[in-house]
Amino acid sequence: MKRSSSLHSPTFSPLYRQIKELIMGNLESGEWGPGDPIPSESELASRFGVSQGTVRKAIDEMAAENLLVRQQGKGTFVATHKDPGSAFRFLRLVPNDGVLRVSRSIPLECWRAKAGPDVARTLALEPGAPITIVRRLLKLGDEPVVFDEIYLSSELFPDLSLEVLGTGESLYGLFEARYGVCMVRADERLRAVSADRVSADLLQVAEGSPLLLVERVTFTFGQRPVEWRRGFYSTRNHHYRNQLG
Amino acid sequence: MKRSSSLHSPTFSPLYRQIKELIMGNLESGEWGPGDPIPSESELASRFGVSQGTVRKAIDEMAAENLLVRQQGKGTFVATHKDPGSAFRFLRLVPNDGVLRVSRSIPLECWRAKAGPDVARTLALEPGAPITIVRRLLKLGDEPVVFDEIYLSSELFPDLSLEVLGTGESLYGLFEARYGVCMVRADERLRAVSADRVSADLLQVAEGSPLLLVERVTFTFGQRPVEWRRGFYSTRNHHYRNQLG
DNA sequence: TATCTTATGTCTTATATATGATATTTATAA
DNA sequence: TTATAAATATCATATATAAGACATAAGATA
Repeated sequence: MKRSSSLHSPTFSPLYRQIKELIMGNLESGEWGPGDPIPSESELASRFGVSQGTVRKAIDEMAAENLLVRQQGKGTFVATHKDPGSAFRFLRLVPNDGVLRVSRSIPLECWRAKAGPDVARTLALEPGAPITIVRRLLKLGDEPVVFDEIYLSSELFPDLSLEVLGTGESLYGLFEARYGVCMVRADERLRAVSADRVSADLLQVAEGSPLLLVERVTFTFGQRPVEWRRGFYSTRNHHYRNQLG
Repeated sequence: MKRSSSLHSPTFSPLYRQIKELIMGNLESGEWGPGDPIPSESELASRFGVSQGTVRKAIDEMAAENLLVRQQGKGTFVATHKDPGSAFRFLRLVPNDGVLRVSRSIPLECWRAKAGPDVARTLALEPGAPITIVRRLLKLGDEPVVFDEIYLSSELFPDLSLEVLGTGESLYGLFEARYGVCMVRADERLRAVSADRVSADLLQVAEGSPLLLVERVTFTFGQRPVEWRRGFYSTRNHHYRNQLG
């Protein structure tokens, strides 16, 4: 293993980061799928021709980014949305009273369309490319709290349909299991808006009442955008929780 | 340096974390103030009787939490809100068009009161303890975008007044410089609400139009809550940005 | 059979050492 | 005096080594 550029070069990246990229490559290619254990640190060290400590530092960073999960005495595993612990990693909505409730995803509609200019741009597709649009309702306990409209490339999620979506399972768990697309990072933009007729009915609030609009672009490995989502959150009995460090 | 409990004990914490706590102690006590350099890694190592690598790991964690800032070749410094880079670390509101604008804090009111049960609870004060309440408007460019109501312990911020607040400077920069209270972490709860008369007027929106309500509890070292804040955000031309990892 | 012990492989923590990069200070030379 | 060069202190990166902790599987014992 040699560094790919001079130490003085602006494109210099330290050895552990190059190792990280190699490991990332194996995740992207699907060689190590979600939930799988990756080889041991020393195994990777000898495979890449670096010391175990260097591999460790690479894995440390990836674990901090929730791409890998360390388990002492067992090994290091590729993060998965099927894991109950990280199943709702991206849902920041919590009930005001703090009481946990069962969550249920209720698919409402699912149809095909052609990407308009805005969808094409955010998903890095050609304008006019085939996309699939999903509408679904998320319930926490008995209360409907989120109405989502989700835009996906039909090429990545070929046979997506209401039947496939079923009822209940975590969406990202499904995407991962069925299409091998692992959601890794997301950018969200939050606004306060007035409920239109459709959202108001679904969320059982008065038309015109304030809702939290959450626009999310979700990325898989390599900063590749694969999902665009507009969610209307009812914040009557819930709130969006955020920690600033 | 010895570990404070057996390796098997549930309260076990590794050596580097104990060192971290010691360093934290020096920050809490104000021995090393914001902006100051802390002693070098090897200096700390010999002072605490551990190896330099252990100190490094402690500092690494604190740098990741934005408590310390490393600067290669210079030293490691206590993070400060005066630093232009991290001046608005806690403000997640960005304009939709992405164009940066100058921000200005405009204090409106500042008065004393006694802590009600809710304020007392969130700020860990005795009910009835003296508190100071500040109302201020935040402008980005010429547009008013945030109307804040801020609750502080009068004991911690003794002579806070409209004059002291002045105009323009970052609030947390002021708190740090004048009162030695360094804001380190914050928990936020977001909701969509309807603008009341006061907020609507100040933010130049129609009464009843949707606003983003951001409730924030801000902590200083040692998880100690020192500020409670309710902010009404206008999301007409701005949005609250969040990254999910 | 059921339970306990041991072995093994893994991650975790800790230490020591060395080289490189960067910013500052000091010494030297023009 | 000024400009350059060398020394120094710092963090950054990489390697090697070791002992501890944890989980599992295999074997030994009651």
